[in-house]
Amino acid sequence: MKEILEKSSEVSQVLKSLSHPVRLKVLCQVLEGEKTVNELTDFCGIAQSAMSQFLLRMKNEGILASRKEGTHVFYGLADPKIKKLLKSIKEIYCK
Amino acid sequence: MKEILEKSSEVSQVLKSLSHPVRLKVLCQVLEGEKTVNELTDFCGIAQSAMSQFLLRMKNEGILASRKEGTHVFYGLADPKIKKLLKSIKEIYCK
DNA sequence: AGATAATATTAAGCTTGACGAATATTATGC
DNA sequence: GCATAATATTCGTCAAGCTTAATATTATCT
Repeated sequence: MKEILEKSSEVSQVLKSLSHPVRLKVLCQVLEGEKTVNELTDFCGIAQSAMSQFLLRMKNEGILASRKEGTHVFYGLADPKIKKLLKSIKEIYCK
Repeated sequence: MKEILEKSSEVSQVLKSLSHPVRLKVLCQVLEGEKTVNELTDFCGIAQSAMSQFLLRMKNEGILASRKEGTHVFYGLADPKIKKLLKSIKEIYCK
């Protein structure tokens, strides 16, 4: 098992992505399966443009992946590690 | 199991604390047992005053606890949830 | 082609927090 | 009491990122 020392930059970068209430909600929603921008926007109760910005950010960071279907765009988890991490978090904080 | 929705603010706050390379290193060091400010400063290679600020912040957030012994101050993990979380993170990212 | 729905982009104001430097506090030993 | 070591505090500067508003793009439908 490598030490976190070597990975601290990478890992802290990931954690930074999860460290916003809206982004965390989005990820937990998407954990159940792909969601459209609209669904996520309604769910989180923020402006559409703000959501779009959050989604773009997480996509650029390799956390989310998107798939276009007509005028809809579906977002889903891009990295199995994130899925594991989210499950651990829920396990620890939501029981 | 409660939904993350209700806890997203609290949890994202915690994740924010872990989302800096130095803070993450500190927490992983402290995971092995209490450490003095000096030890943590040397280990992370940053200025002492900067370390002091990081430690204060994490203490205020309830993540770290401190114990004074002479001129030394020992810092340790204050919350078992953080310990679980850190172990999960290491498990996922450091194998 | 025009209207509408879904999504993305851009820009401005504002707050937070990182960083570095300097200084202050506290305790110990001589 | 003085010097020194360990830790904390304060201050100024700067960059990152949140928020909001306005506008642009893209696709669908009639």
